[in-house]
Amino acid sequence: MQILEGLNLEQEKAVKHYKGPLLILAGAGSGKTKVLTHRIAYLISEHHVNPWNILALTFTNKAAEEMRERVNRIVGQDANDIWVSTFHSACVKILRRHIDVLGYTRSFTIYDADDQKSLMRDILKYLQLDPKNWKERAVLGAISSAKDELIGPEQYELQAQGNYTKETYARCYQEYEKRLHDSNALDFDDLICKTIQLLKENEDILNYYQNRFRFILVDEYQDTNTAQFHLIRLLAHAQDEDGSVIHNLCVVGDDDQSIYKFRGANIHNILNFENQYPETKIIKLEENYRSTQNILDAANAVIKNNSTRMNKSLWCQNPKGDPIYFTQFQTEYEEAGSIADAISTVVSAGIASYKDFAILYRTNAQSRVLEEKLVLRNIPYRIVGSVNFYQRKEIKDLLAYLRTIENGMDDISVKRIINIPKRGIGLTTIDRITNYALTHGTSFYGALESYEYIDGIGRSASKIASFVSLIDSLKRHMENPEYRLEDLLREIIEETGYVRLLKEENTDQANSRIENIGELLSKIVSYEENCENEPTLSGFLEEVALVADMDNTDENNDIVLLMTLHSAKGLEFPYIYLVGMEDGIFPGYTALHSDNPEELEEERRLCYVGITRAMKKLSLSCAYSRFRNGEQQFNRHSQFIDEIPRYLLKQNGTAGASVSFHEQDTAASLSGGTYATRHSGKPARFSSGQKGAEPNGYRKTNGSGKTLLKDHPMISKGFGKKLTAEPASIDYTVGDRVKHARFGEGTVTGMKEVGSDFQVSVTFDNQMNRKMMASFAKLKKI
DNA sequence: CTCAAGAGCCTTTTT
DNA sequence: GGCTCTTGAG
Repeated sequence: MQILEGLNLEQEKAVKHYKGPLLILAGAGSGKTKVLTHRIAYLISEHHVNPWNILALTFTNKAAEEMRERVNRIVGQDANDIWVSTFHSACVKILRRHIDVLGYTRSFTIYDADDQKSLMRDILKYLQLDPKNWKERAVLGAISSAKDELIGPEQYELQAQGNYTKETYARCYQEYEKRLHDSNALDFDDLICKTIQLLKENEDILNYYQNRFRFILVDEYQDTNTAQFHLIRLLAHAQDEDGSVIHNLCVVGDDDQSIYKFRGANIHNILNFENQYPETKIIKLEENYRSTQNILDAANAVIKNNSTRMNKSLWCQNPKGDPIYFTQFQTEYEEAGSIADAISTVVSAGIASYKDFAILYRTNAQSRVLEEKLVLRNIPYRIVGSVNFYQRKEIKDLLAYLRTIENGMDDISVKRIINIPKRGIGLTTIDRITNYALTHGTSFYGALESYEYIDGIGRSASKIASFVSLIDSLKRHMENPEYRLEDLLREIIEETGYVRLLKEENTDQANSRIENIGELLSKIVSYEENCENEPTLSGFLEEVALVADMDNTDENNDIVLLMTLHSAKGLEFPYIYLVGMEDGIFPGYTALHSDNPEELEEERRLCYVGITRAMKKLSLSCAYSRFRNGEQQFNRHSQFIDEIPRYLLKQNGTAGASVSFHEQDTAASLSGGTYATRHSGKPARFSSGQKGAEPNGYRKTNGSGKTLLKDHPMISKGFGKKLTAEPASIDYTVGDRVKHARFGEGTVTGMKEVGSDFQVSVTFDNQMNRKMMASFAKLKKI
């Protein structure tokens, strides 16, 4: 039978398991996704479980997509009825149906970290707490942890008694909850908590979902927090045919890869799973199909220094492979340069392609030097994470307009855009409106609507009136079923003059913002086209709120990926560079000096995750000296290096495939980016005056030699009165070579008419594929 | 009300 | 070193 083909004994056991709780301890690279997908397939075709009775939960959209795709391949059409989704989007789906019983409306807004921060800033001001002593971040952190543990404001207050700090947090928490509710908004934690509340308080709804989700599977179980654990526990409670309660719950996880404790993940969920469900069957997957024996030996050696873990040890039938490479460089520039060289050499030798490489680091800040060196050598790359597309200012601004239209009670969004672009509505006016709203028990937008009754509004009155009429007219347009989301967004851009103003700025930054706006338009168009159900504004906003940057990791692009160790979880690459292996960097300073040994253990797990990403070759590196926060630091090599047995390490040797991994770049990195062919054997001498030796202008070249196409005919005609691009002025077509200000040269592979504009697909010479709106992309035929 | 210079910040963050 | 928020002068 096909479903069981190619599975090892343990995997097969896991796939065949039918009813009752199942805990699968799956080491890195042991084929857990395979087990999950095959298990779903097996349930459907062998046990004749209805697809709609299956719920599979993941943490990322990417994992969810991958799972759905793979299940699709095995079981075909039926797979569409399975709920495969992230915790958060599953909860949103449930909440969109039932949230009115909790006193919200179905068009609720989801607040992201930025919105939470603005909201908390307002609250601290309102409670007259000195911002010097009370930081939004800290308060929000406390609230988030409380929510993760399902502690509400009242309970928090009780627990806070006697502790002034906590008592203050409690007051903030209370106000925060009130304002979220008044704004008809939920934060990310709420998505889980409110779902739990909904299920707990409404037995009929709970029963419905319990019987609907007769089989539940959870991926990355080690990362669940207490709230998520409770959610799962509530749901996994179906009635069996004989009327008895049965927990058809299958969780897959690896305690050694638990790296989100700082975010509330509760490792006890996995460690105590069998206590929670005594009838649990445990299956361990320890055979690794990803890496060489040497890489696994290194990983095992490191992780065995942790005390609290379930006993598990990876093995494989793969050859020993290369040793683990370890190099200590003088500076981080040298480190980055050598890696770039190594990648370049391996790729031009035809041994591997760019997409086979990933460079991993502990903190986002470390990416810049690497980026510089890659740009210098024309290596295509992408930084994953750091700045999410939807977190960019221009995107958030436009989304705030959309959110205002969808949910007028969303004060944070209204306040965000009330004076963007500048309308001459200043702080004092905003304060007066805020006060009016507070004293009259209305929303901020509600107060705007009755601006004539607000004292001291004076000159701003007319400006407010025109803002309100703008929003009202947009809202009215939305009532027309012919009016598409794309039209709405275009009208917002046009009416506010957002793009026009950016165009006037005509700086690099403004132009890249214009481009991002074009991308947002593309996204809204593709949402309308690809949406399974009727496309709606709230649907779009929801989709946008629940995607992370990670999800855009396109495997078709042949580029090197740069990311943090956290982002790398779940991925694999033939060649891994693990940089900054220094005490103080990795393990990080705080963990290194903490009284709590668990923090160091979490760093070690992170190291384990990093090592086990590598399939063929793993290169570790560190630098004697490194700039951090503007000052020079000297770090010893990481203690994790010492934990790898000597015989596995090849020090200062070669990295990548037979490529010299040192020195030759020093000259280049210190001579202002001119790529000197000096490859003197001189060791890079370190002097403390080196800070001065790093030419100041050096960084500036990082703009990657942008030539801005200021006078593109498209743009000069484009935005003034009409936003509509004139197709006639597009002088290129499919097959033409074009040049883009940022991405360089490429070939047009597709053109699609979208409204009065064109969506152009381009494959750039570095193999990057991009879709962009013609009126925004400023492509020039060459 | 707006702009431009100064102060303060700085792990990791699947949603 | 670079980004964001605050503060003070016009």
